[in-house]
Amino acid sequence: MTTPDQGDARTAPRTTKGTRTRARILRVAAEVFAEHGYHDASIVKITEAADVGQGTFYLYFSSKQEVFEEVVRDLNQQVRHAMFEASSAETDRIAAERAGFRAFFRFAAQNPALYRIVRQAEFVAPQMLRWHYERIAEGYVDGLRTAQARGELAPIDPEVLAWALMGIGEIVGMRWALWEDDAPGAEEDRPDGVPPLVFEATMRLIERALAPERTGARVGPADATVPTAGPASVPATQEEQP
Amino acid sequence: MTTPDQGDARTAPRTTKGTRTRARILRVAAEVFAEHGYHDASIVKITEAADVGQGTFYLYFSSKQEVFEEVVRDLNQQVRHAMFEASSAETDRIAAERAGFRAFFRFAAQNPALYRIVRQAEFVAPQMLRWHYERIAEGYVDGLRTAQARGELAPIDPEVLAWALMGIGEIVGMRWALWEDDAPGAEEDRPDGVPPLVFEATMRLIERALAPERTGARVGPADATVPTAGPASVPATQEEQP
Amino acid sequence: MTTPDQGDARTAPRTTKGTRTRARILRVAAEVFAEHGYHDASIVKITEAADVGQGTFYLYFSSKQEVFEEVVRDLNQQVRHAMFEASSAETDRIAAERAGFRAFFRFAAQNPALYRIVRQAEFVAPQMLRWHYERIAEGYVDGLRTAQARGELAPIDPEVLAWALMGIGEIVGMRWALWEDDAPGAEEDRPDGVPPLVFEATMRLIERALAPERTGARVGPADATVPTAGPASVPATQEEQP
Amino acid sequence: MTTPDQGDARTAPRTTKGTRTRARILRVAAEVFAEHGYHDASIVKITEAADVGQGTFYLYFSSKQEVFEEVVRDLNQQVRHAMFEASSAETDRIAAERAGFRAFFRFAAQNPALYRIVRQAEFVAPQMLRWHYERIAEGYVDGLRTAQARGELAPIDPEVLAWALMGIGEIVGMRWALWEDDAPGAEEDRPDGVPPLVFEATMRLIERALAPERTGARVGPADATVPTAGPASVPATQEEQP
DNA sequence: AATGAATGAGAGTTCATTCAT
DNA sequence: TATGAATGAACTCTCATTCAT
Repeated sequence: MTTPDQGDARTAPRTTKGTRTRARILRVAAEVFAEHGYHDASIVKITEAADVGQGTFYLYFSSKQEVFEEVVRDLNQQVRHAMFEASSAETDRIAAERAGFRAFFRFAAQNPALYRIVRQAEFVAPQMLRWHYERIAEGYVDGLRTAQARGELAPIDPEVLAWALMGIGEIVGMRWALWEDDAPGAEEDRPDGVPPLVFEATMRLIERALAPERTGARVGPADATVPTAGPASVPATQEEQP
Repeated sequence: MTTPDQGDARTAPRTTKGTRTRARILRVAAEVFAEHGYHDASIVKITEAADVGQGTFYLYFSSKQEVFEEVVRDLNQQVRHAMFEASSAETDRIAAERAGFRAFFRFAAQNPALYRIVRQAEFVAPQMLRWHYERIAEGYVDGLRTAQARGELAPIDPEVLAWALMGIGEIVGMRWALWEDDAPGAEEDRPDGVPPLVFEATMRLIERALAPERTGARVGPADATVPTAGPASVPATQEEQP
Repeated sequence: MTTPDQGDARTAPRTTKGTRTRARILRVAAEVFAEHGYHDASIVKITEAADVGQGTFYLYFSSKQEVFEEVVRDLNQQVRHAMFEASSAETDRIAAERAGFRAFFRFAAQNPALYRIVRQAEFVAPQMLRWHYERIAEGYVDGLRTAQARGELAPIDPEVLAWALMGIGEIVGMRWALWEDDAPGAEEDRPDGVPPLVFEATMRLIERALAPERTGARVGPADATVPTAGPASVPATQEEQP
Repeated sequence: MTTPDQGDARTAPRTTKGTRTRARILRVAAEVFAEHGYHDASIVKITEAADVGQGTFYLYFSSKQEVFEEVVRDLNQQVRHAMFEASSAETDRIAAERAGFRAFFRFAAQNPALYRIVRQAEFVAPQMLRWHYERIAEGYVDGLRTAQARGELAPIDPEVLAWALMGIGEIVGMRWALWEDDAPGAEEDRPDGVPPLVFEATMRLIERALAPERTGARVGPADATVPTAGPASVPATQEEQP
């Protein structure tokens, strides 16, 4: 699945000044959406924070919804980049998982906007919500499939595996990276984004789930492949949107 | 954690007719919130759908926000009830998990409002969002702890375990119970709420993660308990809100 | 041609108070449209003049355009009523024409809004503009046809005749009833809406045009009937909209 | 009445290129006004259609209103030119009328903008509306007066006569030249701008109205001259605006 | 208990116009 | 000569809430 249509986007800025203004509005919009939520993030709030006139907003974005979608695209790109960077440096699967999860938790801890914004897509731009998750899953599935081929991974359908792991990251991150912001242990104490014990427990759980059959046993066709309705199993074209 | 404050709730209805009216508004409100989202679910839409005057709404609820919170409470109660009913009938932990997940997926498939409404709580009533998840986790943690005491479960911190499992259910349910609505296999083909292969793959993953150490070994204090910042570890008082 | 669709009109008021409020808004809207023109007649201006809140406007009209169309319908009904009343009292055709024109000019002199509003329909509600003229023409054609059958009228296609006469009334009225408002001779001096000499000249012109052939002569097929593309030749159902 | 003030017109272009740019904007503006109406014809629409920057517009016109007025002046000049050309070639009055009406209808059929733009002047530039009609009437009155002096015309006040004839042309043209655009008979079938039967009927009506008293009789001062409040009776200075 | 009329602040969006380049 | 970035007042319309009946 590629980036959804961008609709009636205004023409791109033609001068350097224009480019900077557009970028400033986009950045500020993400902050305002994260702080107030989509509906209470008025154009006035955004333009005031960006220190431009209201009309200037419409020079670069055709609507509030459009800027929201671009913000989601942006975040998606960032989080995927962070995870990809981290995990691709590792060689064995388990190490890659640790690195990937750590990267995700850290990103979540440092960008609370991730949760606060993506969640709102449900009603604001439903297709974006789905696109966001499927985009992350895509890249994941590939890695899992490769590891399975090498026998490094339990023979569980990689599609389900990818989504399940994403679910773990999502909720654990919400609970201990997002909500725990106000917690005692400050950021410097959490090199993994979440408290060390939580990180370790999470990883142990994942390692157990992913570990290939220890006793040679467990042969056979494992399980059939899950049929998917969407384009989720398309090979990931990581980083195509720089 | 107990039910959050209910604010300036209107006086309870005194007549049978009033009770019915209130119930009708509540039921309809859930539908309207699920269909349009909180912000686009106007009081007019709700009262028209409930076939009462606008003023009548304020006879029973003090604000739009209040009725939303009550809807969330209601859904939370329902989903916990469904899962509790199903899993408490089982004796061993793994069977209980299967039953619990199945119940959750089925509930999700039949009540899309669960996702569509709870997600919105993020900005509408943030404390409700947290309360909802913690409430579900609570009951879970108890069961896990007991199972661990009996050696039925791997010695992973039950708090983390509970949230991780919740995350799996959440995302897999979203992907295959909620989104797959438009999928080929109709409801009667999915006794588990999600396609059979997905259910089996999910359960296999969970079983592997939860299975106690096979090699007798693995003694000792396992891992320390994760410190929690919230009231999440309070023993569950299931069903206190009838 | 019947009244064009009324679109998404709000539900009619259900109480006496509501009925009065709606009527007040409608009356005031006509004044404001006449004074400022459609585009400069803001909802704020209308509601302030009607002494109601802005929201109240939308209780009874679904948009500015809708209230405009209703105003046009109203004016059309009034002017047709005035002309019909006056001319139907007369027996011979020429007398009826005098009475009809006099009624029209007087109406125009006393309701400058007629011109100022109808003209704007061109871009605001094009179908209303056409409907307005066709509606007036309709009634006219019938009367002419009857008079022709009785030999009271020159055998000119009544459809063309009707529109041509309407054109005369329109422009002469604009020139001497509308624009001459600021003229020396005040209203009491113009029992015909326009200055006496103008009225007489206009009528002499019309009488000459309509008079049947004086010399018995003039035989033959007169002229063929003009083909019309619209429903303009449908018999008038005068006054169906009281 | 001479051309109304032209306000704060920008300095005339000094280069050939500038002259062309200005002309292009003017031409395009007429099209855009005709298509969208004054209020919906934004400067952006005009400048985009003319393929110039927004700022360029203000190099040649000081405001939207100003360009509108110039467009009206232009149209007025064109329509008068067309009518003058046609009728001045004829010698007797009736032939001149036929030629003038034919020219007008043809112009209207080929320049729908005539109606669509002039009508809007009512609120945009009221003095222009009056000026437009008076300008056309002027030339007319002269011709009529001359014809009357020669006994070719019924002794009806020429001022009233001129406006009445203009009204006939206006409405018949609107009905059968403008609206009938979508009609069966295509343009090549209407050498007179309107369907032949309509043209003949209209002309017969006019001939009857204008024909001088057949019985030599008709003595006396005919009718007095209508007093006019405006400058409408000023002799026409045809074509002073090249 | 029930209603619908009334409100007005505030939302998103447009656009004629200015100005630095 | 030509441009496009920038503006902000003003627009239409919505909606949670109040209140008299």
